[in-house]
Amino acid sequence: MSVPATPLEDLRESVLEAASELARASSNGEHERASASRRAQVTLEAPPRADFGDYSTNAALLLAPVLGQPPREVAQRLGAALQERLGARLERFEAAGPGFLNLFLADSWLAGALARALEAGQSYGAGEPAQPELVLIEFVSANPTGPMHVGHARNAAYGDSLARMLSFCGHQVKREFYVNDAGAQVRKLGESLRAVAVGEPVPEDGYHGAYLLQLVHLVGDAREDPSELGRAAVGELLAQMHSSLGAMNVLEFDRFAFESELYSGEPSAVERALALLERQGRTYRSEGALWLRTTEFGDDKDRVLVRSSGEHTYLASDIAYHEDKRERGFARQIDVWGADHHGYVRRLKAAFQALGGDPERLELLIMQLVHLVQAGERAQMSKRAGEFVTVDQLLVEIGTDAARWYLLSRSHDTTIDLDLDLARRQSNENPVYYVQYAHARIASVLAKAAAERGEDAVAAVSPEAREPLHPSERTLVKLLLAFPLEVSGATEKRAPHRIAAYALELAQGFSAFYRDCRVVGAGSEAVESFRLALCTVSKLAIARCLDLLGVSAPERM
RNA sequence: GCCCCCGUAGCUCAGCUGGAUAGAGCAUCGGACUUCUAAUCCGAAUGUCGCAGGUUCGAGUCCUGCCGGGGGCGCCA
Repeated sequence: MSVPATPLEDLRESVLEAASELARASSNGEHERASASRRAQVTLEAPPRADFGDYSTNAALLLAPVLGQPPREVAQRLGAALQERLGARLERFEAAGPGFLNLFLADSWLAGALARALEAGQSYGAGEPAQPELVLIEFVSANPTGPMHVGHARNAAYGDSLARMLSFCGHQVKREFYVNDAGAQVRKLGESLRAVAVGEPVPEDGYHGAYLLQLVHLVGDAREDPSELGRAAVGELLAQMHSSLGAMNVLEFDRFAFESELYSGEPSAVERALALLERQGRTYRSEGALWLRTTEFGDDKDRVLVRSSGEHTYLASDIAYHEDKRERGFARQIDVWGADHHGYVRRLKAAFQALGGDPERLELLIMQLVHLVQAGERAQMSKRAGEFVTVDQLLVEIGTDAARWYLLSRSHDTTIDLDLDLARRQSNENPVYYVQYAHARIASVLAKAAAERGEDAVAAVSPEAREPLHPSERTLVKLLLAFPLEVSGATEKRAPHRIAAYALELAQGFSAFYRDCRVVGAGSEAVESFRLALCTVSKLAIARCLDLLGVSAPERM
């Protein structure tokens, strides 16, 4: 059992102890078995209304059937047991609703909790998971056959944020960008480029975007060999992507993993993976092709690994790549894919399992698409057709911070409609600026305090218990106490958008506090100290949220 | 035909493992700058949670069916 690291975890622990005390008192032993899962279900959360107290717990609702007593009565007794443990730190409690236990905490408890958050400093909210994992997150992986469009931007922002979150939560995270440079598409790209260069019509199944012209110019049109031309173009496109990703504030990838490398060496990674599958009897030959029995692992049909032409399929490469990651010791693999790849989830999972992988350790996260809306009409972005908004365009239009916020403030499994005109018009109203503004405002207050009493004095301040706290102070303290759980919860759910939602809430909480409570020159030393501490922790938490989202946290605006 | 995602306020979307009177931003309307940043704040208005059943103390949340939108189902990548 890990040591409770935050005030809220402490409080929840007290509730659990009080609950087991009650359970033990009436237990004949059989309750203990169920207690572990029951404990996990016990919540301690901010109730929907202020008059329901600071926190409320469902513990009594869960305990009632065990004790065979009415929930409200159990809540009452649980409250009494808790009161005994917490003493004056718990001002009062109430049994309410169907059997919730509402807790009204004393200001002294809040002050103590704030002090602990302040003490944690930069590591406030950082995780120390029971089992830190070596995680590989693969994202973007845009085909190097054209510039990155807004769909890739969404993938990039999401993957990057998730990596930051996992890392902050204590995992060891590596980032990779998988480059499909081995297939026929590179040749196709080369053929398209050659056609453009010599003024011939581009092949039907080739690439048609206007970017081809620029690309021809960059990689030269002298080369006759389409494959060579294609490879040169891939290099150039990757360089462009690298720069776009940097502009999106995506942290450096640890590695660009090239599909072609999976085919180099004797034996190659692909050959080794296929041999392993064959040895295990997972494959068979039919109609001149080599098939994988993915149906044995829940797929609707078996899949081809090697075509009758002798060429390997994309799946074969992918299997080798994921096996390679496993061999490199990654306990968890996360892939961020576009919605157009969801049909591959089952087959890759099946293949992963066939090779002895634990499917639980392979997370294939599907991003829903970004639709382009023009004049009220939806248009799907297509690289082949050359219709898309590029990352670079988006950044020019609304800027990195607004773009990242826009893409990350929605759940990854909802489709985003992007209306550039609207986005441009709304970028000034983007809530990201509200959050950044709160941060800048705090910086300004702290700077003022530092000017008056010195930076060291501001840094050394500690929130002493005082009464009464202003309601806005109480609200803000509680928001800040929720921070560690918000971060770990969002990370576990792979949901950066929750960080965005929380950051906005926090900024609102701070703004209300700022409105109601004078900080510098608050009157008494105790009050000013407390409020400075509140500012420091607020600034830190907001900055952390923004950082996790890959958004800047300006000191002034 | 099968599979996946979505359907919540005028618009864009949150709503966690089922919990109390369903929320936020934007837009709209009315107010507030002598004060640590007005990129701010205060107030008002806004709902058949797509529809119909079911599960239970309790359903926006879970199950079934239907309707609507999007995506995917290849020896393409």
